[in-house]
Amino acid sequence: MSNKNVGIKDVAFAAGVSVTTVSHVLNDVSYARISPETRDKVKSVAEQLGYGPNRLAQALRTQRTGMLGLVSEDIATTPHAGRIILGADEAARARGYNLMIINTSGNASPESREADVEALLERRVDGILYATMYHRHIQVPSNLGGVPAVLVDAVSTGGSVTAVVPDEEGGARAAVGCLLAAGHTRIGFLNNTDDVPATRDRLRGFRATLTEAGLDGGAAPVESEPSEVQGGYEAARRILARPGRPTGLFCYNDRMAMGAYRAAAELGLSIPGDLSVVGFDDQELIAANLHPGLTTVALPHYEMGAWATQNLIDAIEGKADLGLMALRPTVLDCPVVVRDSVAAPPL
Amino acid sequence: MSNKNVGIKDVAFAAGVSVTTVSHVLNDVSYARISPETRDKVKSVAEQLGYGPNRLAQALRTQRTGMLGLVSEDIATTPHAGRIILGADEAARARGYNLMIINTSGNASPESREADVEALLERRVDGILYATMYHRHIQVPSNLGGVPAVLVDAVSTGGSVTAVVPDEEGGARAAVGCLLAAGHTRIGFLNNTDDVPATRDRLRGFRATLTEAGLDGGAAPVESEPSEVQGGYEAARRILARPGRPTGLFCYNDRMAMGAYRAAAELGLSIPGDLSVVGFDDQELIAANLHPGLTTVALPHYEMGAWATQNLIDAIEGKADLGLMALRPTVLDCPVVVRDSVAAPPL
DNA sequence: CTGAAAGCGCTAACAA
DNA sequence: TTGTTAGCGCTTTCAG
Repeated sequence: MSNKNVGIKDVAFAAGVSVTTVSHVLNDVSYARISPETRDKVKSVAEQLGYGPNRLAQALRTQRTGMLGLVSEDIATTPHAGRIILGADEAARARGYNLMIINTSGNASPESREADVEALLERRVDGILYATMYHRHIQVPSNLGGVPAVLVDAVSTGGSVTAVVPDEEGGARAAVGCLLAAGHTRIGFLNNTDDVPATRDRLRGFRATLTEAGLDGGAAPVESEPSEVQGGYEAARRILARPGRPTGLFCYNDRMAMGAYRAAAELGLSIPGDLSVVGFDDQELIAANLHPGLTTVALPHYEMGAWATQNLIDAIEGKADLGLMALRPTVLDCPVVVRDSVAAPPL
Repeated sequence: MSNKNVGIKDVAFAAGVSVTTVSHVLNDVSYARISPETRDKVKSVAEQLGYGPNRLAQALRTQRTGMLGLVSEDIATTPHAGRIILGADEAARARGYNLMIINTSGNASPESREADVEALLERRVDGILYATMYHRHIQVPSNLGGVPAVLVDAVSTGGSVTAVVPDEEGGARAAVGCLLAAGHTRIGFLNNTDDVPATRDRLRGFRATLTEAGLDGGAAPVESEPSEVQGGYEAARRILARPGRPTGLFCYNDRMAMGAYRAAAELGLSIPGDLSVVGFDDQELIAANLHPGLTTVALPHYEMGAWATQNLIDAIEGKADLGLMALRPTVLDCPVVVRDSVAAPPL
């Protein structure tokens, strides 16, 4: 247990050596030539006294805090933020860094965002992670350039900051591929109405995959609604009322899929017997708990947090050049999580 | 935008005054007598140069970092942690503090927990918040005593650390009260099987409320299963098969309630027409998205995070005595969130 | 009304 | 092989 009151000089005194010596042995300074006896002596004395370094003083002196700032949009409202934080925290601690977290609202003013970054800068964090709640384009705070920074789940409108985002199109391709593999040929898409990258990219992936499979992707049925349960329900009702009703449904997210489940139940369609459904997001609370379990596409939040952190630290330590990486966002895989909502189409 | 390269002495030089003067005006030191002109001069020069204080240096000198450590169990797995963090973050920033977050696993070893606290101590946080993922008793790390600390959603086995927890029994009372108010007299409880405070306290609240309403609380039907959807389903099947089938169900949590919904559907029982259901936890993803919306009891995670932070800061600033508060845990209200799953019992 | 100087705990030249 | 010392950027006592 580190005793806040004992410093390096107390150890030095107790061990009968100078502070330099103590500093050298405790930090394993390579060029220091110190006898093994002195080393042991110092170490044991430090241990006995319960010495713990004062990281503030170290940081002041070395100009390195070993702290990363994480500004995260809407930590509480989605479980996604938690996974980003977890990925970042684990990657950070693996390299000896810690995380300072600042929460910001998704609709905070530019000034307030700058103030958040400013707070981090005043504490001299070595780098900053800037995470958004869902994949989107953002105008980064102007003072973000003060230290190395990487965006998580967002790309900057200027395109000048290193960023890591999910492979939306790839995820959609995987989802549709799943349905195709099960033998479906009449596949519909329940899309979101928001103008965000996911909406466009998943649609593109949907159509392209069908076309590549020899189906008419351009003509495949798509219904759009707000990406909530209710929207999913309504879009599903519409799409299932079409002539040549789809036997497979790809949903923009798990909530819409949940709405599709209800629509199917009302229409007397069993899942997956009469209708196969694939979601997106892998919100476990929903996907794992629906009946039957929802096959869905996972967003790589943990991985994005970890990737961003590793590369941020590499940049801080001079092992990587963020400038180069900023050229285009890094895109991470969205793997399919197979549960029980996909089967062969009815005969 | 704060420029990392300009310090107090640059401001002093540019303004033609001493560093003392700069420090005094920038910190509004009460006893400093400085002419308004000098004040303005200093402020404008500081502004122009983009001066921002180096909080590390300040902290080293004042022995106050303005940082709070938050060690949180399983940040990612539940949305609950997010709400605690949010409550803590908002309370902290309102008082000029920031949060350092360390994630720990629910089943981490005592040593690893101590190491987490140690990391915070080395960074000289002014106080520590220790949050668990669900309400329980814990053995606090032995080095937690190094600074003021408060437990969130947990109480220490020794009972010596200030703690804030949800009012489990009160929440159960409110839930049952809700059912009683709708006219139900045959009310059942789907309980958890884990040996945790919530299991016992909710059961006690359940029975007591019935008894106080003139019903036989001791004989009221209770079925226990693991607190997941599947457990809820099974417990519901059993309880609904009993003679004198309950018309109202109080469920240990929202996931079990979700299982009860499925059981009801299978039995052809409509909610809330034939069966009223009340959950616990208010996991929005579930409660708000079930059909009909689930009336449930909210856990005060945000409030616990905020309460803990406010009192921690009070203690740090000498405005409160945590020792006194440690005598018994502070208990926060669990309010009912009314949705659409409760109605009068069938005739 | 303002300034000089000590010192928070540590690291790293440099000296011995 | 080890010690002396300057200084990281700031606050604060004490002296003008």
